[in-house]
Parts: sequence; C-alpha cells; structure tokens
Amino acid sequence: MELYIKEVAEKVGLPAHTLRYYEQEGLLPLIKRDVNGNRIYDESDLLWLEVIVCLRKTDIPLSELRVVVELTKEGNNTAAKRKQIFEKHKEKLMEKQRDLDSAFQKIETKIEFYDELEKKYHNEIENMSLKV
Amino acid sequence: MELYIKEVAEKVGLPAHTLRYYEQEGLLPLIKRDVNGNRIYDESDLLWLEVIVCLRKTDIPLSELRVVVELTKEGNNTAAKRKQIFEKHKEKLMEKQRDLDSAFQKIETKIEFYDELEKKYHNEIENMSLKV
DNA sequence: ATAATCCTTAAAGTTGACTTTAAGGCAAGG
DNA sequence: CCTTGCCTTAAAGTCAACTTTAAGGATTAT
Repeated sequence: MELYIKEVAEKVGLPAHTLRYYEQEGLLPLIKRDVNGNRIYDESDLLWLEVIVCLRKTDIPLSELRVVVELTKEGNNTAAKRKQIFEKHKEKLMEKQRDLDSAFQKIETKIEFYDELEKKYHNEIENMSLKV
Repeated sequence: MELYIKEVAEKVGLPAHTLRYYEQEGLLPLIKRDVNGNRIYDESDLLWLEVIVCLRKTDIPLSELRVVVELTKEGNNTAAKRKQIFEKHKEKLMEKQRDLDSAFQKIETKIEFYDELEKKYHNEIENMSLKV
C-alpha cells in the first residue's frame, strides 16, 4: 500500500503540513519518496500515525513520541524502555480519568443549580404578573 | 471566613500570581481588599475557585469561565445562558472520555506488544549463549 | 501554453495559559 | 532602624504545538 501525503492526511485526520511538521520533529521514521521527491507512506507509517493521533488526543508530548521513534531505530533491545514510556503515559491517562470524573460531578451540580435558579426566576416573573 | 491570597493559593493548589492573573482576566468576581489593599477571599470565592480548578483540569478555556462570571454579574435572568456554557463543556468532557478510552486501548496493545518483543529478545540472547 | 493543483522547503507568526521580572510598599521581629 | 517576608502592579518572557507565509518546482486539465 502506497499513499501520498494528502491521502494520509485525509485518513488520519491531520492537515498535510502537520504530517510534515511531525516528520521534521522526528515523530516519524524515514518516509520514502517518489521520483519527484514527494512523500510516500506505507501501511506501517499509517499504523504508527494512528497511534500518534490517538495518543495526542490525550496530550502525550511530541517529545515522548520522538523518543519512541529513536529507540525503535536503535533496535529490539530497547523494547523495555519504549514500554516504559507508554506505561508512564498510562499513568497520566489514569489521572486524566480522575480529573474527568471530578469535572463531571462538578458540572452536574452546576447544571442542577442553574435548573433550580431558572425555575425560581420564572416563578418570580409569574408572581409578578399575577400581582399586576 | 476571610483568607489572604497565600492561604487561598495553598487551599486551591494554585500559585498566588495565578490567582491574581485569573482576577485580571475576569475569572473572579470583585475580590475584597483590606486596609493595605491586600486581597481578602471569602467562602464563595473559594467555592468558585474550586470549580475553576476542577474544570481547568479538563481544559475549559478561561474565556468561558470569564463569560460565566460576566453573566452572573448581570443577574439571575442569565441562568439559562450560564447553564448552556456548562452543558457545552459537558459535551467536551464526553468526547474526552471517548478519547481516553481509545488511548487506553491503544496503549494496552502497545504494552502487550513490547512484552512480547522483550520475551523474544531474551530468548534470542539465550539461544545465542547456548550456541557459543 | 497556461492555469490549477498538487508537492517541496525554510522560516516566521500565532495561540492560550501561564510565569517571570522589575520595582516598590507595608508591617512584624530582632 | 533594618531585614524579612508578605503584598502590590505592570509588563515582558516562555512554552508546546501547531499554523501561516513565502517562494518555488512538477503534473494534470483545458
């Protein structure tokens, strides 16, 4: 499978210049080129990009993704280190989960409060009209 | 209850200058001052700050918090609008939840992959030693 | 052949949310 | 009286992650 940058952009949901930017920042392994120097992405590039996109949505820093790429280039003896990076991010995810849960609670309380406030306000208006 | 900035900073887990910054950005209602011009926070300030801190952890923009403060100043007839802002953020939270779930899955897959890779690598090393 | 549409690189600009710096006032303790 | 540590304001600086701009080359469509 061979894809040009625009198709990849489409598939992974990133603008093409962000793909170039990621490459420049060392987040992608060496990307092949065609005779005109245009980037050609293969299946494995796409799979890795999908990991990037998914983890970026939970704010993994580009720097950590870069390190994973560097370690991968170093070889299979770096598996443990790479795993560590993901374990570390998993910890972050668990914290995010807790923050999310608290926020859900807080926001529900607020919404209920505003429902009450609205009710009271409408009642006031109604009473005012009755008094006229 | 009356608290000075340092105590509030301590309680809500923000540096004092961030509290001043938030005030400057219109995220806090009018904060009282003592004779020397130092800020004095009361219970309701603290409660609102706790909402801010909680929702900021899920990346609610300062601008939306500012709007809530402005609407609150306008009066009880703005309850519906304020509620809307929180409903909107709740939608964002639900999206974050989905992103978080996907990331957990992806990361588990990666971790399992690295476990396998490590096993294989150790086996290779072992076989190599046996052959010597 | 000329315009449209892709691609390329390099570099500068933007964004939101702080964070730091600078310059200084007030009050308690030694 | 002087230092220490709190507080004040205003303004400039920082950061990550893009995003935009500029300048230009190659391919395809009319």
